[in-house]
Amino acid sequence: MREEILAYKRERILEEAVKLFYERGFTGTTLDDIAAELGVTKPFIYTHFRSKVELLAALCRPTIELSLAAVQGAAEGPGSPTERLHQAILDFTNVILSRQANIAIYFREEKNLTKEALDDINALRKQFDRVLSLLLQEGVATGEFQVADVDLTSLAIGGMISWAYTWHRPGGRLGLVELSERMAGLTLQMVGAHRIPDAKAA
Amino acid sequence: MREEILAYKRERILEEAVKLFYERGFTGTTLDDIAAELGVTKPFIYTHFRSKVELLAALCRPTIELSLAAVQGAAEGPGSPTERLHQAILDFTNVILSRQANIAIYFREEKNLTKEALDDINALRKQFDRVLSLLLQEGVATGEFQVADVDLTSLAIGGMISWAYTWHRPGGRLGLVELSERMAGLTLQMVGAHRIPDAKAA
DNA sequence: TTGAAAGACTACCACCGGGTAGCGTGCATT
DNA sequence: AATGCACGCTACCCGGTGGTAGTCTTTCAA
Repeated sequence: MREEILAYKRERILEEAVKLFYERGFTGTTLDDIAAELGVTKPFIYTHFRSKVELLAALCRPTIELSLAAVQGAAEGPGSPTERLHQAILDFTNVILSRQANIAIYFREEKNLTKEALDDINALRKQFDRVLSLLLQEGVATGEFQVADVDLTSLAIGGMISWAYTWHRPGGRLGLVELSERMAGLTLQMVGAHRIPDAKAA
Repeated sequence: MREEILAYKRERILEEAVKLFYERGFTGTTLDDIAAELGVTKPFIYTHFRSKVELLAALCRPTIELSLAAVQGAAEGPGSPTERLHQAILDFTNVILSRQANIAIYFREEKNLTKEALDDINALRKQFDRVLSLLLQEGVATGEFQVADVDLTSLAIGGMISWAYTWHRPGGRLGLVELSERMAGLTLQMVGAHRIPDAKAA
């Protein structure tokens, strides 16, 4: 119970930090700003985080983990490579858009992370690319996909989706589900997958 | 002649600023750092730029202009929509990769620009998307492309290519021309363009 | 040879912001 | 009621950095 309250406070700090870092940038936001927004003072934050950059790492890493988990989960799931790629993009796009601020902060403020945190996250990203490449490779093997260079195509797909953090505005023309679905469609078309029956589309 | 020397000094300052901002980030780089790297002192920089953020704007804007010019030039050029899109991606990719550091700095440090500079650049980016959308629309009209949503596809393409600033390493597996060509290939496949004869490939 | 102006440097300031030491306060337990 | 402890706050420090004032040097024209 005491533990839960502690965790809740941590969460609230992160929440507000994400908001402000997103709007004003990492160096453009002071710890006093965050504290003020929370109705507390700076030392309060220091009882939960050792430093400002630790705060940054704490709001970046889990989001990258989620991205990896999305693609990995779908890749290891059931179905043909086409179906699994479809699902992977759906889930990945959802992570990117639902954690848009965290993603933006990570890519913008990468340089402010400690070397350790950066290496740590980079390992996750490497794995992300590997998983995606392997899935593409599978599809090539079954003849479902036509791609000349699976590694490059992984990067291209990853970029195309990740980039959505740049332009997506919640409440825009397309909702989260439509957007995910269309991105998946573009992806499948890019890898030369034939349109699948897809009997159970949402 | 005096003018040319002035312009050269400006150029050298920008060059070194790009290098350091790229490696250490905008706030992570001091004006003293830049001056030291040039073998001069801080006030020297101030005779050429009014402030640190003006320096930032001066190294971002021209690169975005180049990106727009690349796509616009190809879009207005001769040939079928397929050929023009092909050329547009080639040229755009070249800008992104040859100005990799500038692009990275722009996306990372956007928040540090003044509102005026930001609005200015955003107008260019809007135009970029519009030009690309129109080109796709043309291809759809001729039946060369199969895309359901030209605006979304423009964003997807723009993202896929821009993202290359993230992972491209000069001297990597693929050279600049191969990379551009493959990105163009992926793009055409994504828009459902049929492979073109392409008699005069480099 | 001299004077003046351009251009760059030395030296400095003022402020800001991350981080910390130590104090008060209220709640829970006895 | 007394006691102690968890918790958050006030107040402060100090280093770094953008930006500037005023001086020195070098060059060029008269």
